[in-house]
Amino acid sequence: ELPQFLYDGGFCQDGKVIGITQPRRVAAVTVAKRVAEECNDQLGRKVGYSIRFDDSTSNATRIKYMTDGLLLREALLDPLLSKYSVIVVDEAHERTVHTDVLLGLLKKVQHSRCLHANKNGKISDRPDHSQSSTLKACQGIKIAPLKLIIMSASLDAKCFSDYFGGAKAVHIQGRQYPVDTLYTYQPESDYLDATLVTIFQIHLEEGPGDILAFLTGQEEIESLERLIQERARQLPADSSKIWITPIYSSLPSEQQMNAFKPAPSGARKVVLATNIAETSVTIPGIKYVIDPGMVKARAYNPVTGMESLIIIPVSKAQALQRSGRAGREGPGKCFRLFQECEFDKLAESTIPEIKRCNLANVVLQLKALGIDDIIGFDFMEKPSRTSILKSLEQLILLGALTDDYKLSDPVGKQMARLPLDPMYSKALIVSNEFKCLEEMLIVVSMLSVESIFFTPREKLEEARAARKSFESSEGDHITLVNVYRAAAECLEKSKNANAKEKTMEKALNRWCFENFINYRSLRHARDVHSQIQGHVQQMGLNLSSCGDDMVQFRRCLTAAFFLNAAMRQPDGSFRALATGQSVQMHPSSVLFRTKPDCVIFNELVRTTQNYVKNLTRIDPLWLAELAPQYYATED
DNA sequence: GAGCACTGC
Repeated sequence: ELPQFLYDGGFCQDGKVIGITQPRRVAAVTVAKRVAEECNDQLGRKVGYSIRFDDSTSNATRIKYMTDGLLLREALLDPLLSKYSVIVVDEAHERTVHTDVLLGLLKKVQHSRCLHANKNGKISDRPDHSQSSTLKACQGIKIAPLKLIIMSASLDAKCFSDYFGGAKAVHIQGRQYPVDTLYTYQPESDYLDATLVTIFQIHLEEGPGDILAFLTGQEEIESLERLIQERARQLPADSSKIWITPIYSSLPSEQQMNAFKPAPSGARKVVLATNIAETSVTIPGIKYVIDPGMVKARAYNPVTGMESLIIIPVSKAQALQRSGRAGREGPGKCFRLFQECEFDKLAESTIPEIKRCNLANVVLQLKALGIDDIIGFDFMEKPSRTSILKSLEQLILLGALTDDYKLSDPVGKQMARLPLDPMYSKALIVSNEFKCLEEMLIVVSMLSVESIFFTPREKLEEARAARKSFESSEGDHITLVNVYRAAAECLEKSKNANAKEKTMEKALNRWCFENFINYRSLRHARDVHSQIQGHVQQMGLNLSSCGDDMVQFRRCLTAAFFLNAAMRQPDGSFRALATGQSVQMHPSSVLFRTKPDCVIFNELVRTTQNYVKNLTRIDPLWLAELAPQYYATED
């Protein structure tokens, strides 16, 4: 591995560290483990990893694997990243928000460290910046230059090279077997049906080897699974069986594991996967890939500030990544369910995420790093001016920025330190004043994770009954607090019975199963909770509780989320007050089928129509009282 | 009466 060569090349002299970033947690952990093994050293000594909630590094660590998001957080405490001599950014072609912000920051840091080294002539390895936490404040500090290595699987190494002032590009041949790519002669109007037909064609006409089909989401996977099963019954009795294994991120991990098992003897494995199989996981046994050429992608409208998920054609780079999955273990075949001329029309690569998401968090972090001119910041690909302005405006409304776009003190500084959506960070600060920080901490933890409730279609009624015991007539926020506290009580009980940690987790897992709660999500929420609790305590905030005073808590929610208020209209729909959009209550809300005059919400999603989720009913008069700066002029 | 790809601090 490259980092070992760098280590042997003397890049860790004077206690300096080689940092390697990855977009995903699993990659950081698995590569670190492998390299530690190759070095014949225990993980956490010379070689270690650091990811959120899990740090295996020590003072002795010289080769440090981490997620790119974590390195960004480190930069808030050490803006010159002074402990690193080299930083390797791996999988840069994926262009996640974190990668893009990191590249911009690294370019700036490299420039600063270069200046310092030249200006001072002599290089020191112990810069003192304890007083400061911004790039600007580090002027005049003596520090060695920073070396950067960007690793990318894309063909456009040139854009990375250009961005870093014509840096040298080295091509390394990957280990990959040849993949024969086939196209359709006619355009396919129904890609789901075309996938179905292709699966059976391969099964009946091609040699042994498993099939991987890329679909856009859970629903498509589930319906195709049913269609395959139906048609498989019509197969001749002497043909081999088909074994279907779905895989997508929200599928419980025990079921995900099926995709990694070999098919039963005499059967062919057909893996129906979302994008998870494109990069995140590698499934063994695959010889045939079916690519309908579609993907579900996040989209963002900077004018309304609304995020949505839409199904769009893949990019060329994505199609190549998918076909490559057929050549991991031997020569393979890829069936693209569109015409070759259509491939030529595809975009070269996927639009970087930074151009299609809300930038509030990115802007806040850059501000905290002392980068004041966001519009002028040297992004590799600049988000639209509208999008940046929208985020700046949002941060001013939240009080994180002053009217002249400076990070406010203490609110903005505190918000930047919290690894949360800025609106949730603000909610915590507000709740301190309302003396209900304890409740709000639970709410933002629960809202920060994937869906807490688990409702399988075949046990809908049972799941509904289970949720009843947690429901609050005030709304979803208090319902979430009830769930969190009930889970904590379950853990407390087994703790009192002197159970070991492992037994306690088992008890919680069982409790979740019985109550139709997603264990993985709850576990995650508890991790977030304990991390944020540490942060707010460090800030000197008190873990106050409002006890049974739910009016107080609802008033606090109003003060925190006043930007997300909606009024009921005569026709039963709601009007989002900040944007004027017409929205509906999402049927998953505990308030669905009730008629609150006014609600605050935490999520606005667009699917078949505009839905608001995670609602609590409030008194409309509270808006003018608690957010006069925003609502005083209205009515 | 809906349904959400994938990451990450």
